[in-house]
Amino acid sequence: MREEPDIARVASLVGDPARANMLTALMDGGALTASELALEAGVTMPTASSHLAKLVEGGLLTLQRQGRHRYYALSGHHVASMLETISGVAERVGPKRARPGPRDTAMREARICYDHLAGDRGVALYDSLLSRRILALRDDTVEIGPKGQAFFDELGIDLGSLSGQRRPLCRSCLDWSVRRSHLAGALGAALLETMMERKWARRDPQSRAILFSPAGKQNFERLLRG
Amino acid sequence: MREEPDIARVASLVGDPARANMLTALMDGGALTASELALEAGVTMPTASSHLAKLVEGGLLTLQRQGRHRYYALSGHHVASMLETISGVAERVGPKRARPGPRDTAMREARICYDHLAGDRGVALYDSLLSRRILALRDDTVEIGPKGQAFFDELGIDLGSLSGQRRPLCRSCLDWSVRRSHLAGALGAALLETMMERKWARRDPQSRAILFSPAGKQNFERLLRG
DNA sequence: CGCATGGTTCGATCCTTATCGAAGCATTGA
DNA sequence: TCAATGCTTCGATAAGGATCGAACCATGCG
Repeated sequence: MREEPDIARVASLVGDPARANMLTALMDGGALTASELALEAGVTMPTASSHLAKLVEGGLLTLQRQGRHRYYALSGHHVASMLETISGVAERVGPKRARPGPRDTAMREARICYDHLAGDRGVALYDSLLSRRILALRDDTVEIGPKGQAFFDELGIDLGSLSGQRRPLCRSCLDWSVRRSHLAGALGAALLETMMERKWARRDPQSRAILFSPAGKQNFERLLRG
Repeated sequence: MREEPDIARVASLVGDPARANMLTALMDGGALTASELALEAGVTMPTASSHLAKLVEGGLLTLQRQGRHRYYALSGHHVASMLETISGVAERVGPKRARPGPRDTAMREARICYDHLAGDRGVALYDSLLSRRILALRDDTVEIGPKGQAFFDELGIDLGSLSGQRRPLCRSCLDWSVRRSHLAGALGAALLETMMERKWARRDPQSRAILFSPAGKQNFERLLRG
């Protein structure tokens, strides 16, 4: 009948509250065990197990056995991207919250998306790198621009080893607030990692927010200006 | 409890096959009546009516009464974008189709997304405009670049009147094949309109595909090269 | 081996929701 | 005013699927 991709199948997988909670919990790109996810979703283990089986069967999650633990993770960037986009719509059409809580604000400012920086800072970084020709849009993808090699050398990020990986070096990822993008891919991950190593920022253990220290903010701003 | 947007609510709206069919039918940005959508979804009118009420209530569709007809349309670009992204995931994780039919190929090459050009040609156009500095990424959004005014003047597109509209002039929209973007917004719509007016291409009445004529293809390629 | 822990499978229950026929409301046209 | 069209509401039915307790498998540890 229809030749088009079966979007209802995917959407209905995300459409159950328990599963949506699980997926959201995995948005930071990490892997969690079945019991952790059960807790996260607020259901008992049999229920969680059933949901997880469906998510794996549906291709949204991958499963890795380790001893008697089973670790579940998002099956890729595309899933994280999709969840972000759905979040964006839910934000707009959802009930306007009276006032966004402090954690909400922090998430908007900077958060981890799979394995790279998202939120206002992520977008600002991406735009800055593009406008300074450190990155460049070419053909289909984001690429290293003319000023890129020098920039990343100075940061101590080795482009050679990164581009050897199987995953794409650069990718853009749509943000919550739909019309902005931020940098994903191996390079996006490496940038975030560098910032964390230098203690510019740390993760909020309670959420996906990335909390910048005052000094970290200054360093980050300097990075943006070049 | 959770501060995050309620993605399950939105996803479950899309997760019903009948509703998904309706939404897909509206992906071309047009408006359809309740009975047309019922037909499209393959359900009777009472069922369709119930679904449509939910979609409006959920903020995914808007309703416009005209006489004894009720026209439903996507409530905005963000909804179209979301559907494209979900399609992208469904494509990847879905059952590998034996061989894509001819219409499927046409859709991939060029199709209408809400009101602008998507697919390979849409992506190619977007990239070309960016690399030739006709468009530029700056701060948060896509903007007119240094070479833009002249380019659009020559095409007979009046940027002044377009930017007067309430909707953003430029936007990027994530494509099916997730890592590419194409141009949306008022300008994206105007570009597609221009090409249709000049008979470079026409819509396939059976699908969302855009069919280029041989001459249209050449003109389009010339447009890309500058 | 025996026991604890992590996880799945099974079966029963229950709730949600998609569905449609029939009746009702609204708008148009005669 | 009456009839026709477009759509919604109501009520009943049915089906899907989310949930959990109990029993069952597997791995690791003493």
